[in-house]
Amino acid sequence: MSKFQAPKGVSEYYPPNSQQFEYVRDQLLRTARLAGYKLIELPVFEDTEVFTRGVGESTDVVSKEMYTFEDRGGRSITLRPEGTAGVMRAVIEHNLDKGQLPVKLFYTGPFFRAERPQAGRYRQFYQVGIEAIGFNDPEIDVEVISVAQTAFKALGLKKFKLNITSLGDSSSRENHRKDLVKFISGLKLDEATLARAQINPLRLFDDKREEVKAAMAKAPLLLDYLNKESKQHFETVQGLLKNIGIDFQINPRMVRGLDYYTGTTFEFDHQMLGAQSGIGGGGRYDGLMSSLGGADVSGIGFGLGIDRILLACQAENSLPAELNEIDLFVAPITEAGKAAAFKLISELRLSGVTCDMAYGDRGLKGAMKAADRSGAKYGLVIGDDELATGNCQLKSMSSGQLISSNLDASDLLEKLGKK
RNA sequence: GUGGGCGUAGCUCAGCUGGUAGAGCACCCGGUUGUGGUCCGGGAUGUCGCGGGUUCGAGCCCCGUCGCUCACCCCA
Repeated sequence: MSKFQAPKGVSEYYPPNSQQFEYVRDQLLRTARLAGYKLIELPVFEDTEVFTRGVGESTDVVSKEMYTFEDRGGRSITLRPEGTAGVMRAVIEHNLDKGQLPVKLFYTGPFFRAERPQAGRYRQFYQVGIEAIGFNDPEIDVEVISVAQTAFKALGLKKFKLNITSLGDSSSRENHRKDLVKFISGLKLDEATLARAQINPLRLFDDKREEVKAAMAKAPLLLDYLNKESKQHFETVQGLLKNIGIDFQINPRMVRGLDYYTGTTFEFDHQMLGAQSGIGGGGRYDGLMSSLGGADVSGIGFGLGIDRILLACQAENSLPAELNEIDLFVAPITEAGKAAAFKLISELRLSGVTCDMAYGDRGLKGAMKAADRSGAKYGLVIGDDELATGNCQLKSMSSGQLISSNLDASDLLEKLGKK
């Protein structure tokens, strides 16, 4: 056992698993690009205040899960616990909202929360997210949801569900909160739970304990307090979702953990994961930009958890069996063969062929074994005969069939079907 | 922060009521002096997480400690 271990609770990916991780991330990014979103690449740390003001002081994320430290200039810095606040900081700073709207951005990378790790929950985890800024039409809500849905489908996932609700606008929430607080004050609950209710009474809807669920069964629902405008917006969203064939379930008890959400919010759950079954979620955040000092511009977005989506794909066995397959593996058997092999694979790589070769002096058998282990589609022996005649035999590693070819990059490209 | 489970070979794990370690897979060599997989033969590998205690004797029992893991809270 080595002396050093990775810090507690981080997810690490190395071959062969890292190929699956890479595939999942690339599919998610591809889906965002297909919908016209453009990359935004941001620092993994920000001024702490971006999160305390953006995400909200009362959230668990901010109050007890942030990696915060002082840098050498005495500034308070925090490793990003989520993506949206930082994106909004950049949008404001670079005036990205001053051009044509909506601004459509996607991002990916690691995020950090100092929580107790468990299955599907890590202290460093990976997300792909998108943000559509500057439009508050229901259409854009549906587009964001459908991008997530499309991404899951592209990965072959089936056993997931979409939950949606609406948090309404601030006046709807204010009215509901008054009644909810009154209702909760009539309940017999333990001190810790009441303390949570003080911070955000909505949290009690999310409690997994049966006694709390029972107590909350008759609690007033925010969905019943939506004013006309909010209600109309939410109904349009539902209609559009049905129209494009996206199944969903309205869940008025769904609670999101970040304070900036307003209006439409949603969550995707996967049925085959453990306690941490949320594979992605998001919603509208119409007050976030202004709370960070920007213009009063609305927005909506989501974050998808790559780690959890990978676990879901593995549970459903939905990933392709072969990933990053090697096209050609060269087995040189003499010194001259090695030199020729080097030259050949560098030429083929330039033409986009994935290729590798055997190193060392383990003989032909060893080199062929290496070809086999590499998972390559084709093998190619280069020895004195090949160099003398200029002919070689391309071998299909699956069927064993030998294909004659000239020993040059151009002819091999053709035989490999890469031309 | 709270609770449960688990730490034995590179990996997955077995190891009886205590008698100083094993399997499968993987790896290496050979059977095969120009073609891998299958098959056959051979081979290397362990401070049994760490520290202490009980015992003639501890992988196994007791105490402590560290780590991992699952769950609560919360979230991707």
